Amino acid sequence: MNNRGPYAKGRERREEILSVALEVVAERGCRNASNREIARRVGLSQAGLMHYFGSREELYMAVLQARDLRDEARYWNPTPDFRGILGIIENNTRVPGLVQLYVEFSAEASIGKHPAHGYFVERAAAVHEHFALSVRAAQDSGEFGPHIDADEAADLVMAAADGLQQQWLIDPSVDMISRLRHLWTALAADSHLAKS
Amino acid sequence: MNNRGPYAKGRERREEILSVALEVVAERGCRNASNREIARRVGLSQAGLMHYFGSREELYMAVLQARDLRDEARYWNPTPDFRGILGIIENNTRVPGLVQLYVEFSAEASIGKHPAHGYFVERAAAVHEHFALSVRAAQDSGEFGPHIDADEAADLVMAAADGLQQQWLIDPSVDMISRLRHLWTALAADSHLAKS
DNA sequence: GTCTATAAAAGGATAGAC
DNA sequence: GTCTATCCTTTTATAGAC
Repeated sequence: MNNRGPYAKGRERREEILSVALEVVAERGCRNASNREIARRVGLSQAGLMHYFGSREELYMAVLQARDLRDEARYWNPTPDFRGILGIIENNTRVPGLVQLYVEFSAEASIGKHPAHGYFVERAAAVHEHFALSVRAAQDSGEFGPHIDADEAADLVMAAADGLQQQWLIDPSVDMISRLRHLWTALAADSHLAKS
Repeated sequence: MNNRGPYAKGRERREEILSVALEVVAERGCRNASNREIARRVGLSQAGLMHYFGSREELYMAVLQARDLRDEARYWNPTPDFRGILGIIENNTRVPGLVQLYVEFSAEASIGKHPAHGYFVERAAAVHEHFALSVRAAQDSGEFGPHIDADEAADLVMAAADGLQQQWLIDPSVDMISRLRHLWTALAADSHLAKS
């Protein structure tokens, strides 16, 4: 990634927009955040904003995609594991706007015809893969036993992570990390038991 | 509950509105569902609709509150247990609009100043209590061992249930019931193990 | 209870100048 | 790239007649 070059200004502006969008979403929620307000805080007209992102949906998709890229580099490296999962969740507590956007916008986009629907379908598959790899890594290390379906466990951990973020938005005192740790150890215990 | 009386017509109308709202939300999502469209399908003007529910938020809260009342009678009876939890989730698969509304509207309402924020805070506490009672019932029956914090487990099951509904909205092939069963048995297994 | 009419605002998007 | 100007749509909500 270049920090300078012919397009450096444009890239900086783009990233400023992504970050300000998060601010506004954190304060007013995704439904009530307007492109006008985001543009205003960046010091741009609404039309100016549309130069960078052609639509409200593109803007929010770009915010989430940027997050995924950062997380991929920081937490799925060199290979997915449970520490990475915890790292992502813990980091999320520092960016409430991101969590708000993710939960609210993905819910909005679950309608089939929504412009971001495809994005969320693909993202779910990608996250699932990472989580399943994390489970398999734990099996390789012996933390998890053989009596578990990694894909099933991955869905469960994903669901819990998503649901905990929902709970945390409503009540920020929820301790997502400890809850997730608990789930992980319970799944580990279960995976050592032969099924009847 | 009376099915006739001086206000029977009004109550019927009210319930028709609640049901039509669900239809529209299922098709367009909660963000893009409009009071006008709901009113139109009921055969009412938008102003007519506002006679029953003073605002968009009140309408959606009423829908969810009606659901809670039905579920309370049907699935938490005579006392909360895991079967009830499964029953609710299984029933939800038959009303996608309700799930869409719940996920989307509760996310929108997590912002502190939202008119429905208080409702969701209280609801979360009530659901938590029901889930914790279910865990304790399982402890009494011996399905769960003593080595588990019922409140912690309740949060986890709640989170998984919410997260699974999120996943299910995006991909209806997700089997929420079997995933939830898996979580329950894993927690049960864990609860029989003494902690180090 | 229900309607018509309308307020009043806000939203997203586009055209065209600079 | 950025602005101004504007369009057009849609939304919720209210006032007042019937």
